[in-house]
Amino acid sequence: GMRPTVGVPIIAPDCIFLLGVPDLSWPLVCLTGNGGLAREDLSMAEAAALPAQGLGSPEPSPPILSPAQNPPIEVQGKAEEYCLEQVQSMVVGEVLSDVNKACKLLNIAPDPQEWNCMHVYKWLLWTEHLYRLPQISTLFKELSGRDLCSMTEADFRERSSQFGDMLYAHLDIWRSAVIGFSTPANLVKIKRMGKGWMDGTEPCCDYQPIHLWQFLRELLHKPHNYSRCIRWINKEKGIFKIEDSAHVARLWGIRKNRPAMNYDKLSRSIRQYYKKGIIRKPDVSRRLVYQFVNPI
DNA sequence: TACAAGGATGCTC
DNA sequence: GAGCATCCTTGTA
Repeated sequence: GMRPTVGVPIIAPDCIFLLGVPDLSWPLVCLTGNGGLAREDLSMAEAAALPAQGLGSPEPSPPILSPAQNPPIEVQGKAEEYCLEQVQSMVVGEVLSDVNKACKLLNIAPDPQEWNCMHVYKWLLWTEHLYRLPQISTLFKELSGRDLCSMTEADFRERSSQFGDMLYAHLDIWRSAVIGFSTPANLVKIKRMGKGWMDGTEPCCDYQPIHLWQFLRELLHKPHNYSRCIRWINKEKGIFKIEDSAHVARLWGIRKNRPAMNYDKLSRSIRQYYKKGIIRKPDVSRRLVYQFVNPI
């Protein structure tokens, strides 16, 4: 099949497709053989295990000029320019928003240049999970973010002939979003759009190790994305149920960079909270149901 | 078979 | 030492 075009994503009002990937919806637009634009469908969602809807916002609808209005060519040109700019802003916002979410999930910096080997490894594990790739992370061992950014597409292919180009494109779009679009003008636009990233409302990455109970709360506070795997039974009392133990464990493993994480280990950690008075079993004990001792 | 409880040990920060 | 991660035994539904 086709590969996503690398470099700054090509954006035009009539060719925007936001792709449904598990937790992210990235606009990938690629050139077809005849020079036109077509969608590259990279959707490899774990339909059952992952949220029904991605974390991304709904697909933007570019303003459309009614042909019946037939504006003068000059006006039409300006309108198209404005339209293009608007759509570009929306797409930029979408990508940045999704990068931000991934940064929070992985606890890494947005700029790959700042990643150390462990950050790169976490990003690779997450990408594996996102696109259900085989263990590509082992093929990119011991690389810092700087190393990764200095690699060409050919270098990526050399390490993985099958998925190198895809990984390169994935990284390239990420970098384009973080570096290429982070001009003062674009940041102003993104601020106007109400995106949380870089506007001071939510710190992107604090590099503080997260506690399991905090992570569980995080998931519970995003029912739109995670209610299929964990949800409140009684929010006021802090009682929650793990609906998909394997999935929650997998998410925790990704967050902590522990690929071997499973529910057996996660539940052991939860039980450590019994003594500390952070989490307990509810008065009427039920399988996979726990209670925060101090519900907020 | 999956979950629950908790002891023991090792690792990282 | 805190906070897990890992491995383990025993028990339950």
